[in-house]
Amino acid sequence: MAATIKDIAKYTGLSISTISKYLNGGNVLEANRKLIEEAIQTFDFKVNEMARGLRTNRTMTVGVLIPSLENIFFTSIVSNIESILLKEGYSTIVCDYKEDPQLEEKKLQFLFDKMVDGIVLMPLPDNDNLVKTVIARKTPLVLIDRLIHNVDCDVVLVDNLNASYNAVEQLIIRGHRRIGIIAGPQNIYTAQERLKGYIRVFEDYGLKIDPALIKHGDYQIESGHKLLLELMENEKPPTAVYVTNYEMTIGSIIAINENNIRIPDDLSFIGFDNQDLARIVKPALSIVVQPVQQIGETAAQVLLKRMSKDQRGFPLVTRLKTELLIRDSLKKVES
Amino acid sequence: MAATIKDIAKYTGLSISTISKYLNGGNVLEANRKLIEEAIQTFDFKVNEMARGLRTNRTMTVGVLIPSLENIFFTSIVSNIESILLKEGYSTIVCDYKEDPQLEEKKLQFLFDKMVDGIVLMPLPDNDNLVKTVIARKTPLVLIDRLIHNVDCDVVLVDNLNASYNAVEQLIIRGHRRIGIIAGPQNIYTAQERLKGYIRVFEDYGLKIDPALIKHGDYQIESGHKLLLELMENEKPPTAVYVTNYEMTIGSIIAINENNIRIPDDLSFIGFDNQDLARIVKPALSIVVQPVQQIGETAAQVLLKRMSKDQRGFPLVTRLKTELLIRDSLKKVES
DNA sequence: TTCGGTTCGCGAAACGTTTCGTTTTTTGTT
DNA sequence: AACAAAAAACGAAACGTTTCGCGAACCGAA
Repeated sequence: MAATIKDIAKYTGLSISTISKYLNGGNVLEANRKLIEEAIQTFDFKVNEMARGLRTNRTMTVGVLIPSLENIFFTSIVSNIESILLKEGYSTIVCDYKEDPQLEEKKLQFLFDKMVDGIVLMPLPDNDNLVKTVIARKTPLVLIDRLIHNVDCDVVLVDNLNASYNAVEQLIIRGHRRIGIIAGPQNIYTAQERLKGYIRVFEDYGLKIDPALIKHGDYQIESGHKLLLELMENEKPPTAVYVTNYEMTIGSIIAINENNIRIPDDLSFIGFDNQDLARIVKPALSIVVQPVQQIGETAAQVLLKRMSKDQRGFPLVTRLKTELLIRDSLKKVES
Repeated sequence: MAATIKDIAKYTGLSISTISKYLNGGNVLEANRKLIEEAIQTFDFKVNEMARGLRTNRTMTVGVLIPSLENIFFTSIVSNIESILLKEGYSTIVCDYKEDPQLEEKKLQFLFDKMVDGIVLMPLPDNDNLVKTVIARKTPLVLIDRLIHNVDCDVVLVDNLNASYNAVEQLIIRGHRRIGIIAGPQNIYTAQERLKGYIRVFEDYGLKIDPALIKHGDYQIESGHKLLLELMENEKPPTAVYVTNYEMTIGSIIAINENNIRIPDDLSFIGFDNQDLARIVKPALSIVVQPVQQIGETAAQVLLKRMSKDQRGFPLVTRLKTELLIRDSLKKVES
């Protein structure tokens, strides 16, 4: 059905190997080049990637494995990775493991069985061994968003610690001392970092932290809602709150509005991740914006580099900066 | 490096073709079967899908093409499709086309170049020709969520019309007559259907529709926010509002809370898609819930059927029912 | 025991490429 | 015009499977 190299050879009167050479960027007589291109046009010839892969042991396929496909932050990154890789002719197999370590392993195995040329992984914590076995298999691997300790591996991170530091610092500068934080699950790397930033800035300013103002949620809308209310029910409620992911920011906003908490008069507020929210909510929210596009692009580029056998600079740790959008949700208080 | 059929043959003393037969479910002597399985174990043998594909013209890969990877409704469906297909050994290449018709065509072409065995597509409107060309190529295709007219094709839909009908009917039953709707873009199939349901139930009850209460948004948070406020600024504001997707529901909720509109006293409210929201918002929201899991599973199953050359019942139109969760956001009024 | 019918196993060709060593053509120099 | 060197084209083998037609082995019935 579909045209093969043979058809092109026949049409042009050249040999199969010459066509192959052309296809792979080799030199060919000008006249022949034109002829070949003409043939490719008329037959609408496409290289059969499977035949090629059989010879070369490359599939032109990369696997992307993320914790969940139901989280916009993750899928936006995937979207960007995919765009870049597609330009280079790679297809992207996207899998999620629904935050389940067993599934993470299974899906990773699946990707190996499919002989992907490279893998982008957003790993679970406590699964160092898994990552180690991947590395042992020599398949290029780029981690994103979450760091695994004691393992040499290319990784693209966000500087979550300083993201928090800067956000909370802005609150401190404005005189706030009782600052609540709605942090993420304790075993997740990004959540740990975001909390560390909060703690460090307090230390740097020589201020004391009230443990009652630190709340751990599960990164879902519902816990944002619940924890914000818990914070406000404190006998000495915070004058400012910093929420550390998108879903919990939505939850918090809903709680705030429901309870007629006035921003920024009753409470100064800094949220996370989504510019839309910042625009909509009145008064405009201040938020920490992650460089989603850059994360995806960087991960894709590092992976491409490794897949082309370029090992320079290994392991490459890219730490991207967040942006702090200051809007109208912050107020000065006397401290 | 990796073990091949040859290694298994050597180990067992059988011929390559016998091993192949076993691998493809053929009959083999009990003793040999055990021997082969033992060999496969010890070598950790995996069929080379590329070699197999070269012979059989199958890639064991399906393409899923959706408008955007940044929409939870879409990606949840993808997640479910992927789970089912993976069980059957298929990998899923997920692409999005960022709501851009040009890109839709390009990515579809890309999937063809990758010789996927099947495609799940959530198409743009006004692109009937694209779908027709896909069908002409004989690659199994399942459409989801959006119908294309004048084209015979398997499709998995949600009964959006009756979803709206039932939702709005509940409002009418409770005495509401001025019911606002925040509908989607006019050229999107699901949006049209959801609006039709609204219109039909008014007709069936012999009520008149006030065009000022019909607002068209773009399915984004921001337009939900804006349009809800527009509705309420009407000189005769609605007593109830029905919002037709997730993002706009969030936007509306934020607007409602910001403006201290009391639900259900000032306004009865029915939203769309997300159970989380229903739980969080006080009072609990009534919402239309789409059967996301079923959509994905059904699409995957129909596609599997077609990929195994089973053409029974073509074209299969599956129309799934939504669920209407009635909670505390509805109030009776005298009409 | 023999024979027909099944079941199982085998060998070889084929799928569409790439690659490598060799041959042919082109180019440049004298 | 002749020759060497460089460039281009060629032919064949190989990648790891499936498939198909045959032959071998086995079974039960007569």
